[in-house]
Amino acid sequence: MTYRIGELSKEIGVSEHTLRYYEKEGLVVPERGENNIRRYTEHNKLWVEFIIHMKETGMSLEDLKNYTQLWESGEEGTAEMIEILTNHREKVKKQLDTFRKNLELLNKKIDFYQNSLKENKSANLYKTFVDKKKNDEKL
Amino acid sequence: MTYRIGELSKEIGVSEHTLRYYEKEGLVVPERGENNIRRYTEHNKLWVEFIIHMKETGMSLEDLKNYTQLWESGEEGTAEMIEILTNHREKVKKQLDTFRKNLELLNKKIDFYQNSLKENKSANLYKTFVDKKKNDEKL
DNA sequence: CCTTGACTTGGAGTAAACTCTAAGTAGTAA
DNA sequence: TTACTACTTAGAGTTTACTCCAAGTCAAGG
Repeated sequence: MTYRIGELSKEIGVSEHTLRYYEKEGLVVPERGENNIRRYTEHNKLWVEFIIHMKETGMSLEDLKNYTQLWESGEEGTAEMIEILTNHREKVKKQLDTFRKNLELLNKKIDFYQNSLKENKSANLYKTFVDKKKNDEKL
Repeated sequence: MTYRIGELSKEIGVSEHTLRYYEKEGLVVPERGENNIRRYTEHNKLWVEFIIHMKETGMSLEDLKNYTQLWESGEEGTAEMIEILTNHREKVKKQLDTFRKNLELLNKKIDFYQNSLKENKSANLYKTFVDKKKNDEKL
């Protein structure tokens, strides 16, 4: 079973424009059927999905282009594929850490501002700009 | 104590170009001293660092510009600041999830290819392109 | 005095990843 | 038949976030 560009686009939530762009870049090149119409196979679909997952964690299309070529080369590219993947894994691990830390920071900031709102309402105090500034900087 | 642009740049690892760009965008506007030279205060420094942290988790400069303006408005902007922060927190949580999932995927892929390399070496088998394709698609 | 180095400006240029346009063809539904 | 929709192409345009350039000012060290 194959997909037309419009079908695949809807199935996976990637615009037709983008799919054509990926084809131009050599990332996912579907076969062509009658009337020169693109026919995406199940494998093509899985490959696009893989690309999306890698992009979600910040892999560049450049790297993905590279990786795709290695994949297409068969056995010989395997070692280099592993290298790309492990390099990326390290990047993902670091980013996970960054995200965790920044989630903490966000929690603190949000707490701080929610409290400063509450205090202002209940005590009807005017919390000056300067105070706010000072407290905010501690976060 | 204040910093010149070059000093701040070195301290926080952001290029002078970028600092000037942030100023142009109204994100961090330092005072000027003698000879019209930028003087970044401790607060300016903290603000740039905050910007960097938010950018690390994908907040756009547009949102940060907005946020900065609200901060400068004093009390009145607080509710909207909280909104920006909580919206972003949700995004960060989702991204954390995405990253975790994709780390799992990477682990599987790497395992798969490392095993296929090992098998080929020890058994001296030719693992065909087609086989590889099939197994890879399962991931 | 001269060079070096840090600073200033406005504005142009760049990279990545789309995103869209124009002009056209081909198949289907009423 | 006519309208509608999906598809085709090459190539231009857009967005974000820088990044750099040219031309100039200014203070300190040798």
